[in-house]
Amino acid sequence: MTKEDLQPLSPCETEILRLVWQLGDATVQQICEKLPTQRKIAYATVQTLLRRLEKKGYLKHRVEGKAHLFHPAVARDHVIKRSVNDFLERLFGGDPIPLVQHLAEHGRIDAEDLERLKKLVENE
Amino acid sequence: MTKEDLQPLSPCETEILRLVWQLGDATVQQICEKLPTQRKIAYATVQTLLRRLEKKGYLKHRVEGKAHLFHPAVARDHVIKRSVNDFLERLFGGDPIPLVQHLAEHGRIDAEDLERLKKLVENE
DNA sequence: TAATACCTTGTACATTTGTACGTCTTAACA
DNA sequence: TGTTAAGACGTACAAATGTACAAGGTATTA
Repeated sequence: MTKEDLQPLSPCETEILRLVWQLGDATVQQICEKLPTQRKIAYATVQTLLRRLEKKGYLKHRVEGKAHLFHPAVARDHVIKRSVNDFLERLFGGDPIPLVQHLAEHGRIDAEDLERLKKLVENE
Repeated sequence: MTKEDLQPLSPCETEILRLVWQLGDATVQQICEKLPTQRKIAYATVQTLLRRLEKKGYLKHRVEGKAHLFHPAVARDHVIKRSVNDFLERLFGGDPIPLVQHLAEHGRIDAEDLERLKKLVENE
């Protein structure tokens, strides 16, 4: 069972997984609270999503009191890599430049950000 | 029926739509040929996807000889914007910087690319 | 004009996805 | 120790998704 066997992530699952990364260790409660205000989904729904994430191998949990504490079971970076590659492939045929260009043209990142990132790449 | 009414795009649909953008005007045949070699799906499947894209409002078609010629019905940039935003939201909570950083760290874009993009942003 | 090859149309179908309700369980409190 | 409240678990279910076959139409060729 290598990492390559990981089943695909659905958009909603991705969203929840991100919150677990953010919290490090999370109860269903905490995830619910972390959800963006516009994006309210029922407790039971979050629970289902967490269960599915665990079944797919992205999470594990341990019992703490009467609640479950979920935590990542695969490296965040690995998951991000796969998701980004997949996204890039489908929308841009795999070329990342147009994506970054889009972000730049739409003011999502500015010259300063790019400069900072450039420095970051150069020092490696 | 404004642009905002556009139904969501599934990953597979996105992939096909990208090829239509690339071809400008495409028959089912042409799309099939354009598909990456690893990604072979049946003619009929591509056809279904194109039909769904048209139903969702992303494409229109006209008849040319006995084949259908599909072409975009909404601005590519508009679709990209929505897709990128959605992706960014789910995987990075909306912040584009970590995405670009990831691309840089994994060698998908280099210092030169960033420099070029920076110049591009500055001249606006 | 009859056969052929290429296309569309209708339809299908197993899975996955998004969403959530009851019910059972158990820790904690009165 | 009986009651309550918080949480898990099983289950459900409509809609979307990925995939594609079979039948029917038509331009082109022989």
